[in-house]
Amino acid sequence: MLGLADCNNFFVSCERVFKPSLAGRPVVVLSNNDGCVISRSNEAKALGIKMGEPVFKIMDLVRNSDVKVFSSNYVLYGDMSRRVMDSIRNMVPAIEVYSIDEAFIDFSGVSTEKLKVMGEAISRVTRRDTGIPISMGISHTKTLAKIASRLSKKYPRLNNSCFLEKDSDIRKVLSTFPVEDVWGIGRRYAKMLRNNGINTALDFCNASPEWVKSKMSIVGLKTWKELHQESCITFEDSVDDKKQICTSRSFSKELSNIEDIYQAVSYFASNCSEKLRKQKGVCSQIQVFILTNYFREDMPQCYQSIVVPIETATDSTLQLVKISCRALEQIYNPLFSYKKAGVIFSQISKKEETTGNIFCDFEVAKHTNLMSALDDVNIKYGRNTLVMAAQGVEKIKAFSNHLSKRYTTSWDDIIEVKI
DNA sequence: TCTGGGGTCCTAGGACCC
DNA sequence: TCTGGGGTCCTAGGACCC
Repeated sequence: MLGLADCNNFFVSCERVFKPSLAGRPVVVLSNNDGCVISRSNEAKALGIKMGEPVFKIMDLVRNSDVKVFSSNYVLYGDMSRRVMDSIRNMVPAIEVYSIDEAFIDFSGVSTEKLKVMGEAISRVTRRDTGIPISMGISHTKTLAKIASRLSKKYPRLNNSCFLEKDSDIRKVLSTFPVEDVWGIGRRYAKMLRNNGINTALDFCNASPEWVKSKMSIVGLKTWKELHQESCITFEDSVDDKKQICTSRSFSKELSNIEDIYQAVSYFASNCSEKLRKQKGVCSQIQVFILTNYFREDMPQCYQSIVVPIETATDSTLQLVKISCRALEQIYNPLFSYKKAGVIFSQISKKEETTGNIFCDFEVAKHTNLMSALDDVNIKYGRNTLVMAAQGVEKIKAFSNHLSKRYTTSWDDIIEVKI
């Protein structure tokens, strides 16, 4: 059997841990630049606030209903996530961290009787240890475990854990479960399915596998099999290295001066390089893209992107920033104002498995030493303590007007401990 | 005024190979 | 009338996830 532990309203729950007075009140967390709502408490959901809704559209509601608003604080959420995962890991045979707020659990070898108790225990202990409420779902496959965890969120009498095992129970649950809520069925397929008279997960199960494959490819067929209790999405207890690494941001205002965009692109490339070195990789292809604000109908629009191969695969920030900036020059057009840009590294391989290039025009060892010094400093003294000059001193600041403290990782605390 | 960011997998079609 | 056949690799686009 497989389990899914899913944190309830995760970002909001993290904020509440450090401000218990927010319990029972409507709370939302916003995306970068304080743009959209990306996490909502149950009270905020009850007010009709939608996922992804731009905050300026609900300002009246926020004021009238006294909704508490937070900017996103990823340092805090990342650290809380690690604590939640550690807590779960202590209680079970193996976990697969699937996202910042979800983990699959491998329960092979655990008896049915024990499972029922364990689900509730995991939820209770994690809450006690971290303050974060989680919903457990346990069933035969990942897709069914997802559905089970949904149910435990919906029905309080389940005590935060739903164990879905018997055929008859599964059929009953699927018969009322909306097809668009099934893991793996997104908006497009849901629409197609509904147009074909398939409204519930059970309707989908009753469709023929040939039809499902012809309409939704092998991916859709896997979902179909998973609902039929045939496990197709395997449990992975180790994290694969990333095949591409991306950093992109919207700017808080439109930028038309290339100097400003250089700084942003340098920062993106530098950030990607750091992630690349963390997985001990080198990359040999960079993509840079810039785009205008597509909400501004009064302005000319463009999306420009360029892919640049790199002769000698590298992990050096110096090199990668330089190449990214040269790429930017090729797509930048002074006639446009840009709202967003990004850098994507791809063709990633393991550094130790990569052969050198005798025509290489820079000294690899020197760069490697420099980069490890750079990483050491930034690990020890905090991210972005040491940066490339190209990133600029004046960072292009994002709006972040409702930011909570870095309760669990703050620099001041670390200094105090050190002293 | 204001609209997120970072990934994965699959398929179809074109280039190229022998 | 009639135009080889079987592969691989790459890319763009489309779907999905959180």
